[in-house]
Amino acid sequence: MSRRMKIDLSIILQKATELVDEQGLDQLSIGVLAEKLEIRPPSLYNHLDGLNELKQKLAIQGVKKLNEYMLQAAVGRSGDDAIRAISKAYIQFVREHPGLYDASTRFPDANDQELKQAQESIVQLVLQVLDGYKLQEEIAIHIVRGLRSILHGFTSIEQMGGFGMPLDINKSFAILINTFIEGIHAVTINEDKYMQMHD
Amino acid sequence: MSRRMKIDLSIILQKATELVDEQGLDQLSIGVLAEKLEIRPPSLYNHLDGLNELKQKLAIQGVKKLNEYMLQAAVGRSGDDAIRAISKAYIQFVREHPGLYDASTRFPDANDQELKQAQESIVQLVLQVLDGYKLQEEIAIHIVRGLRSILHGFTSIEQMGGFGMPLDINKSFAILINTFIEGIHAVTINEDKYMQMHD
DNA sequence: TTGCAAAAACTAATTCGATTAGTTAAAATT
DNA sequence: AATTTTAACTAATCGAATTAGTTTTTGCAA
Repeated sequence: MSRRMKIDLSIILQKATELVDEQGLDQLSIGVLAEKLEIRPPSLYNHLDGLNELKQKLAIQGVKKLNEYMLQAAVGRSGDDAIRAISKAYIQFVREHPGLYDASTRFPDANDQELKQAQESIVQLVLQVLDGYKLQEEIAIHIVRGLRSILHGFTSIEQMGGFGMPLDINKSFAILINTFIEGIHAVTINEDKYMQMHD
Repeated sequence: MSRRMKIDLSIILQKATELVDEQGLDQLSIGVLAEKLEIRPPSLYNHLDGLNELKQKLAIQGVKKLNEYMLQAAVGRSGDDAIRAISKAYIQFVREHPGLYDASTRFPDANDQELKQAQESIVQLVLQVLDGYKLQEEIAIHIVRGLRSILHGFTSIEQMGGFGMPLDINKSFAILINTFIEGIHAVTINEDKYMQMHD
């Protein structure tokens, strides 16, 4: 950072993103971020309200970027193919931006409208992808929840180093997605059974 | 806490568990825990090395307790029935002990032997449950990873309040587990296809 | 029972990070 | 050129974790 290069919110977010992706979300502090930007910690308060606001903005950025990845992957595809593509995009995003992804799942304020809207966009995207299966609306939403659980669960466990055994992780992922797709087919074939399902 | 009741590590962990389950893992601090125990913060250092060690011990307790829940659920069952049972036990544990579960996924030291062993126990339990399907060892491990992803993903998203739409969450869970079970059946029928699967 | 060693509490002090207050320098606008 | 705004700074405060050093309590053995 040369001294004349003026700092604004987007630069701050960019540096913060680098920081969390390289060092982990828990290493993000006003102090280290200020150091990266070559300013004193209090100077950051001219741009944002504090650490919590920064984390909130990171979360929003993360969700939006994840949405972009998935959207890119989905264009021009449909059906099983589209599901595989958005799933791959999801895991790719988390691998490239582990800290940002983490931020997007651990935010200070869950009621933030901008955040909620960004999250909703992803749900809508997946619903669109599922449109081709001609499922009942309710069933489609259950399926979205299922896919989201799979994607979040798998990537989170991978990030925390939770898959201990020495066995190809990408293969595990491919199998998981494909078994889930089989599951969707089973649902389309026997939708009523699933409509009546309960614990 | 009456004053004569001596504090030991198990009491500390018990109180810490109550605290995180009620207030969330991030609210756990030496200060509030000491207050709950009616001692001064530094006194806790007579029993443990600091906040990180406490969190590590909570993580271990959490994994062990989760294992117990799943084990209880699994006894006397097999096949699809057993998978449904351990899945239900998993989500039940997370709902009853959200903070402890959180602790068991965000620990200071991933290399801790006791922690690793406790985690491994759960993997072994699920592998045992899958034994009845007569899958190849490798495939079985991929399936374990898949189920773990589903369970961790679903419960995490539920805990973070991530399922926005007003639609029965238990039904979503039941459908998810059952579609996954359908997937396992598909794998047993066509194991070779899945063995060769890749991204 | 008394006396002492160990355990477990305490107070006081340090450190570190976030934040606030108040000030100054730089830059952009009139 | 004067003024207003922006964005930096220093100094100070606050809160939480931790360390050092001391005292109290407790359990056990002479």
